[in-house]
Amino acid sequence: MPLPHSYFQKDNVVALAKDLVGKRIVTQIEGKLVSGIINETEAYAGAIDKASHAYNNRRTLRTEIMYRNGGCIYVYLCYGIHSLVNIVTNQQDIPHAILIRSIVPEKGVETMQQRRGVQSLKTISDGPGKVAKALGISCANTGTELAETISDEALIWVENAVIVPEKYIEATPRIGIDYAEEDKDNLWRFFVAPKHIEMLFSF
DNA sequence: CTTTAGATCGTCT
DNA sequence: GACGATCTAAAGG
Repeated sequence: MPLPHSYFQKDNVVALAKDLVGKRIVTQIEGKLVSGIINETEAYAGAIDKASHAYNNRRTLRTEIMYRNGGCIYVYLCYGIHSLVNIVTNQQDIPHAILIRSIVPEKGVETMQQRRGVQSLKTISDGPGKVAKALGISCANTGTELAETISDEALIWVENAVIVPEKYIEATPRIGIDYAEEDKDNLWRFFVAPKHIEMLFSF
């Protein structure tokens, strides 16, 4: 069962980012079903967050998606090469988003290997650019609503999967945002340490 | 194992 | 015109 949009419309983006660790993300793109367990996320708190594209309520063509009601995805091109996938959260006009930084592959492993051009499951989706490519998500998908029911038309959705005890989720500053001044030290990156992944997600 | 350079282009100044 | 919410291959220890 997909999580409803109401799940993503809650107002604490940091708590939501932590809660997404252990959830399953599923895509049905190019006719291929692919899924993985989310094991690393980062919260981006919009107007008040210097690391966010929507800092100070900056509104451009690109960031407009983040101002939508929670439950769609924001995809953008990074370094001219990589698509990064975020889930938009909170209510309309509050541009919160959660970056999916890593997933543990489940279904559609062969499809992921073809899309990524690598075999090893350890490195196939352990980075935000890799996640997008493995799932088949590109910038063309920005603004796509998460499906709330599963059907042949459903493209992307998120489900409950693993309950991860709090003690296994670590929090650190976010990666690659040294420009964010006082916000660069916020402990808004959440992940399960590699040594616990196999035990929790039966890799 | 660690370090480093190069790729590559949409977005915003 | 500058710069990324990154990844990879290659080279050296």
